[in-house]
Amino acid sequence: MSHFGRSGPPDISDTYSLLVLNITFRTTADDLFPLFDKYGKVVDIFIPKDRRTGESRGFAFVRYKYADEAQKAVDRLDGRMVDGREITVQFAKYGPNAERIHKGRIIETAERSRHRSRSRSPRKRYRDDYRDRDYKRRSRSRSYDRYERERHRGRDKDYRRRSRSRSTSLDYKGRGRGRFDDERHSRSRSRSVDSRSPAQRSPSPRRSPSPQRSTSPQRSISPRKSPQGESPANHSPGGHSPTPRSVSPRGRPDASRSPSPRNSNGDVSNFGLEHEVIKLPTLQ
DNA sequence: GTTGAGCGTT
Repeated sequence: MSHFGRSGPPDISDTYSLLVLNITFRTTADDLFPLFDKYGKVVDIFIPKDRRTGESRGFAFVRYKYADEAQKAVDRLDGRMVDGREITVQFAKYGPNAERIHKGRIIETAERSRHRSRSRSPRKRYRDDYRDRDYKRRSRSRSYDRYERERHRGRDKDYRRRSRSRSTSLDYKGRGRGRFDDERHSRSRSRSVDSRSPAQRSPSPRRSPSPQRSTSPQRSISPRKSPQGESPANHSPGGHSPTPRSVSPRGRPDASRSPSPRNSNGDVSNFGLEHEVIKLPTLQ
């Protein structure tokens, strides 16, 4: 949208787009127009706005008809003080439809760029990109711990699994591109998750009252996914203690094996087997 | 009235 009275992008065929960064959130196209028009014919000015709040997102696109004029505007206006902030003016790199742009001029059509994005840069969809950018920006500027936690989360499988099961991420997406509210929600939510994690994470209090029974629910869960139960047992740190005992007898014999006399004969294996056989029914 | 290191609208 521009204050030129047109809706949607005008003829972008022969225009040169400048990206104007760091403008105030209050700055409008009307404010920018006289400034940029001084250096050439401005075809259009567009300031992306937040869909939810309708507020400016802090940058603008100024389209010039001629490249040299655009270049001049970059030279003159880059670093200029506007509304109390030093704006940055540079040639846009991406077009409105994600076309590749060189010096503000589109050098690739949308179709081509699509082809490219498929093979080279797996650019997410429109909305995702929107959200992603917003998210990134926020985390950087506002809270580092959030950013770090995000990274941590990527590593910690347990955390990811839990959050997914609780459909936290879904909520995120559903809420979409909220800005302030989103942040607030996410913060409070994350805190609640933190407070909850110890309770959920440590099954020990649950198991302590009835250790014998605890095996049965575990068994009911494990055969469902994988009868071997290897991967879940290894991945979950909480269920570490109960699993090796009942499921994988190998872990234990290791300890008993080293002291045992291996030199004597094959009886050793028998001995170990006996141990296993005995131990399994005892636990169950 | 609110944020800030980034690339796009009916």
